[in-house]
Amino acid sequence: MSHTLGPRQSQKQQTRQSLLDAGLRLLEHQGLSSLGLREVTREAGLTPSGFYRHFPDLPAFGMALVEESFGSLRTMVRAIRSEQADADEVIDRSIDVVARYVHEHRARLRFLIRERHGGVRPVRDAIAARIRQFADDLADDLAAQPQSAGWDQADLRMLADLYADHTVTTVAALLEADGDRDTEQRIVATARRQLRLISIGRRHWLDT
Amino acid sequence: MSHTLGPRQSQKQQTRQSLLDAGLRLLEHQGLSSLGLREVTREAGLTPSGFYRHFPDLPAFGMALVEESFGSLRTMVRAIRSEQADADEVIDRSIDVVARYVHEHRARLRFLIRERHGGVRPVRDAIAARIRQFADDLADDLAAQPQSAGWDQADLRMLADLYADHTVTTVAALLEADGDRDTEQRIVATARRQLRLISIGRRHWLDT
DNA sequence: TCATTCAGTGAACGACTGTGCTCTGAATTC
DNA sequence: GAATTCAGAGCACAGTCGTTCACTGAATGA
Repeated sequence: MSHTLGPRQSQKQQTRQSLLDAGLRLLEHQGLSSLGLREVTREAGLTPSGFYRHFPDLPAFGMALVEESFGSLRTMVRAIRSEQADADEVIDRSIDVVARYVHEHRARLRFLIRERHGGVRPVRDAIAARIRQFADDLADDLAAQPQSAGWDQADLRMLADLYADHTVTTVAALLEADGDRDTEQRIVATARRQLRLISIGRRHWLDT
Repeated sequence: MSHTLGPRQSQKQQTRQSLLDAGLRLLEHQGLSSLGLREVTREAGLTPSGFYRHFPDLPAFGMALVEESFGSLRTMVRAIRSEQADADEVIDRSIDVVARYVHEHRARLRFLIRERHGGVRPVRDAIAARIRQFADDLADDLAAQPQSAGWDQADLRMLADLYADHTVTTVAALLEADGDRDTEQRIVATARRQLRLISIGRRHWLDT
């Protein structure tokens, strides 16, 4: 399996990537359903017909963008999952991870947040499936924690959904801040306190 | 002010409304930025050029859709605001209001949820402003409740944001259920318990 | 070395778009 | 009742779109 791609294959992959990058660049300011094939190839600097060497049509291109976008986010998801305990310090670090990724992967996150409820059904479904997977994993992580003793499975899932949705909402809010540091700081501070309140609710959930 | 519109004015308003309705109908399955002028007039059953008698261009039409959509939602917002205490029964009734509105105003809510992070900046801003207003009002309501004694203003605002975001997330999830009663019931049940957990967190917020 | 593969080009097509213009006929105004 | 207004129809325009197809020339494999 140590096959180094020849110049032809590697050039092809590079062009494919430049199409995806061009797409994400354009999608920062518009919806996927209004993205044109010619528009993408123009931005990527190749001929309209060249597009078909890489994707059968635009819907397939959209799905490829979902793959591409989630691909480079895997490390963020892992970082967040590994830190879901309820100590305040852990909350702070989780939010920091999110805030950092919003800066480093702005275009990808904007695309996912936008198309999560966007006009293209298969894309919506693919994004929903990934987020559900994230919440599933989170539920497992929570179940393994000592403070979850006595919790039934449905309630753990409920809590995992709350965490997952809160993360998504925070990402969306940070994107809407559009780089304004003050606004971002306000959002981060609010998100921290919200997570803290949720932690308190969690701690007293079984009190009756 | 008891002026009954003449047949001409009332006919005009009726046509305008049929344009808005046609737009919302089309937008259940696509994004605003891909909506065409001819497409709307075709759906509404009038000539493309007739469009200009009612709106200067498509962006203005989009903004009018935001107004239209929020207009008929005012009663929902009021119903939710008036019920934000933390008794379980009140939580149940709030969620019921939301679930009912998702059925009664599906097209309008879908439009708002979709375009909240959609590709048209002015529309996004207008929707954000309305939701912010909702959270502002909610913060005032919360401040007036006895259980908010000792809370500082920023934390009340934080809690109001959490409630508001949770409502939006729940609406979005219900829309994605696409009318499937079982899925809807699962979402409603989860949302209820999440609100309950938040209420518990609220009750113990000042414990230290 | 020579035949084959294939990523990318460039021209052409039919369909569709937003917008401007003139026209019509019913509601309005005097 | 005559003059005016104006919502909507109908047509024309220039431009863009997605897709097709024959092509070129460099990488590939025998």
